[in-house]
Amino acid sequence: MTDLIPIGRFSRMTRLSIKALRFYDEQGMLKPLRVDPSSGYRFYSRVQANRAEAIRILRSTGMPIDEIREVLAEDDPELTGKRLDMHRERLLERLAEQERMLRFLERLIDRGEGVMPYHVTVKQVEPRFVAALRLRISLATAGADVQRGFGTLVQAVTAAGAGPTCKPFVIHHDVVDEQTDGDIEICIPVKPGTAFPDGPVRATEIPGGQVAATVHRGPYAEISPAYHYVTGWIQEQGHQHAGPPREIYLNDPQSVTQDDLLTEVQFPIGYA
Amino acid sequence: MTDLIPIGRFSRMTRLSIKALRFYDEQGMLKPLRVDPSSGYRFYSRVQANRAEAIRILRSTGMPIDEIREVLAEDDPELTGKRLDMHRERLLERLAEQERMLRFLERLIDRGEGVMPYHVTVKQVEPRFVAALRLRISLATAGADVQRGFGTLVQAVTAAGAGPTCKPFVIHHDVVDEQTDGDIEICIPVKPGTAFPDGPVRATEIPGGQVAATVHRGPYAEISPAYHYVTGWIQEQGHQHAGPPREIYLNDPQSVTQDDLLTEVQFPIGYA
DNA sequence: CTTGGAGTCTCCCCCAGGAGGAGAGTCAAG
DNA sequence: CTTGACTCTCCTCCTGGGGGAGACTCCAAG
Repeated sequence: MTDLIPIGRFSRMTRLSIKALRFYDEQGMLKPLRVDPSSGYRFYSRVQANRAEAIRILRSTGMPIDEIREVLAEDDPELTGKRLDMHRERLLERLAEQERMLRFLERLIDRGEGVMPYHVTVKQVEPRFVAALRLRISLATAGADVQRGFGTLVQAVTAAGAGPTCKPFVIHHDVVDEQTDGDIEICIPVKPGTAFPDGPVRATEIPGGQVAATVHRGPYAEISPAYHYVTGWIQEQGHQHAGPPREIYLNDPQSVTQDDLLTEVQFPIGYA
Repeated sequence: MTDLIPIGRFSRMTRLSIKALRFYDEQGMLKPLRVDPSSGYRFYSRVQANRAEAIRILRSTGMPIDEIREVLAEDDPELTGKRLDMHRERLLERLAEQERMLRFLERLIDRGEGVMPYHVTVKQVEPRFVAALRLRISLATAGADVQRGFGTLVQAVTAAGAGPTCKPFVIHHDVVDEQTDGDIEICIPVKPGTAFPDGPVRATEIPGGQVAATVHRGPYAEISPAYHYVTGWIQEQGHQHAGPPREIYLNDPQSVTQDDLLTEVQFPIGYA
């Protein structure tokens, strides 16, 4: 009854490949009960099948070898539970991420216009009198920074009773492509002549003119293709850049889902 | 305005690493617009940023390089859509698979008894008079085979008006671990003395005796740990096997979800 | 006792999809 | 001219094994 199972049978029992079993032996996470010193044959015990099964399950969820070893080495079931929970969180995150990408793919498919479905138009925009707030942001914290900026602005505008007269927008004074800090200006159109004496908010007029524009639909994080598309288009058409690009927020992140966010990207291409 | 972007800037624009860009060049899926013949410097065009972005998105969903190349080479947007759809299907499948494993992990966590939460008890079982159907199955088709077998049996039992008197079960005459074909016997307990003159179904008595038993909760596909656990336990306790193991189906796959399926695994360990 | 077939051993190379670094060449500004 | 930032090619390394070569080893049948 000395239960010594050679690797092939153990492989069939546990549905782990022989290669994998040898690998796990080498990695020290599933050592055979006995290794014949002369022949080198590995012999497993039935009791080890459970551990092997656990390894198989954990591997199938993508947990790295090192981590599995640690999880299985853990004596305290509570800690084990914690580790598994953490892994579960990670899995759920990855799942959500993939879901988002899936939806992006779906949008691409729906439009049926190939892989980068943008359409550039040239139009004339009016000058706008705005309440503006200029700040430096890094790409990493851009979202939060802009949101805070808009908070400050909205407060100032509301206090002045100048109510937004049009969609808010942002001017990118630095190249957006860089991952270094960038200089941006957040703007909310207000009644001409409004003044903001104290605080960082100032009133100014943004010139109008001709712009090349396109609309991006979807999460803000995925907007860069729109930029590339427009700049590429300008190049191809032989137009000249005539000022920093602007981003107009056509709907409210509070009231629509990320997937339905509409953002217009405008590049000035010469003033009338 | 000859728009030649060196690799570093292009890398920042597209959020693809320089290494990745060189790799994609080598793989022929994103060739720079121009390569300086003397210095070997790669120069990209703004227009290529879109393609790069598409590659980034597709890669982030785990699509292999070769496939991305094919998708992007496709002229027909309909075919592109089909390909993306197929990929979407695959993603969803993997997602579902991971979900299942997650639920399995959750069950393990819930019980809080470490990684393989089985509990073995020794008990006495009664002899049973059954309608039995013996067949050979391969592991791959086991589920469907057993289901069909139960269909046949239920029909015969109902026709004989012998009504099931107890939970149905299956006896595994061959080692279940093997991936080769196995000999199993499907049993439905019936009133003693019932006869099934024609057809493959025969009446027989299954002896009772002492068994080591445990209950597996969850999808049938994940039952093997239960087997390993019991056989390991028998070994450790120094008991002797005394007949082929049985699997008793404690609830109905039709009426509960996979996750709540209860299956008792019994190993005879010596007759009283 | 031999023989044959199945099982197992170690060793080596291979995969994707890059990351990291060495050592050398290049480019633009001061 | 120098300096620092870029870029080049070429090399090794990573994960989690898969495939195969060539050599033992084990078990059962003749």
